[in-house]
Amino acid sequence: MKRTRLEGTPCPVARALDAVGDGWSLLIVRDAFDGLRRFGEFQKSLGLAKNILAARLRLLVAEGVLELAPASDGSAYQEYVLTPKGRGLFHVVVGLRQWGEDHCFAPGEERSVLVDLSAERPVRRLQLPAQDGRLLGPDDAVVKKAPVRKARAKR
Amino acid sequence: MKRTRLEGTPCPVARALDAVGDGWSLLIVRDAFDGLRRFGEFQKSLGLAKNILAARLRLLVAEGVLELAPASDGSAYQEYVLTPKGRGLFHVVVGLRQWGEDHCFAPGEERSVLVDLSAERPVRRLQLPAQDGRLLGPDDAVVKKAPVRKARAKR
DNA sequence: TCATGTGGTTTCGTTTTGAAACCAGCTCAG
DNA sequence: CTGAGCTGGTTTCAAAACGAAACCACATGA
Repeated sequence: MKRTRLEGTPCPVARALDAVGDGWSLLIVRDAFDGLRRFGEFQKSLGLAKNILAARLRLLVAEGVLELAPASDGSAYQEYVLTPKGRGLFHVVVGLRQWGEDHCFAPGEERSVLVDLSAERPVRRLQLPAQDGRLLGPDDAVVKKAPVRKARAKR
Repeated sequence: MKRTRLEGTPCPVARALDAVGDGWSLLIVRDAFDGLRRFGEFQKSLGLAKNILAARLRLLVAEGVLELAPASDGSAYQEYVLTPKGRGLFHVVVGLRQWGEDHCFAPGEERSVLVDLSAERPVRRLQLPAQDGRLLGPDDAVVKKAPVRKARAKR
């Protein structure tokens, strides 16, 4: 059977994972944040088979996460660049990074680090503020089911 | 061939995705945040085949994201509960949720929403602060390679 | 005690992944 | 302008993962 798709779900998490939840996609996006743009750059960085990379890039373009642009170096080739939708994944990638730092390294093991470009110092932790500014953790928030919205009750 | 594993990489994002990047895992974690604990609850919520669910749960337990606990209702069954490592995925799940809200719904389409439990109001956006408190976006931060560690700096 | 619910495992067909070979269009040295 | 090598793929084929359904053991509860 085909890979299960969760198109109808009202859960934004499921929809997000449906779009970019296949493991390679977010790594491609991570590399795109790091400035990679060309097919060959992604392939070298990720070390995955070219057919898979081609399929993933096609998918990400179809999703609107990446878009094809003429090469910036004047050659006749093309580049894959993040769209605004793709750049929106920034916090997701950072979240994965911070979790990986916390839980996936042996003590003392070397790792790359995310630094604030203008100050050259590491960034702080992601924060989830409530309306009043308090920072929320896993036990402070719950998902509320989608309100069964009648026609145009927005606002 | 085997599914490619990125064990040696110094990139925390890759390690994180290696652990929970298979699509179902983060949905299971999402459901665990929502209070689901039993095999049958996950299966009903996600609608995936039982063999797949069993394999994923085994994996997540092996990774230390979930752990088995005796059922809280006194029966002889067991429950899957988030470990601290698993709860650490909170910001990742929230990040996916907010991205999904922003980019994966048609305007006006109903969606579930994450609310601050104590105030019953929706949470704000995730934020990534720099050391000085400024909030950083995709263009304000850059990954710095792991420091090349000399010979026996391994402690 | 026997029917049912829970939490799986097994089996088997389909889909996806991955490696390698292949190939077409571009680029560049000569 | 020409041929060698690069870039960015596609094709082919085997191995692995996924998914549905059947099966099964133990717990529960009427």
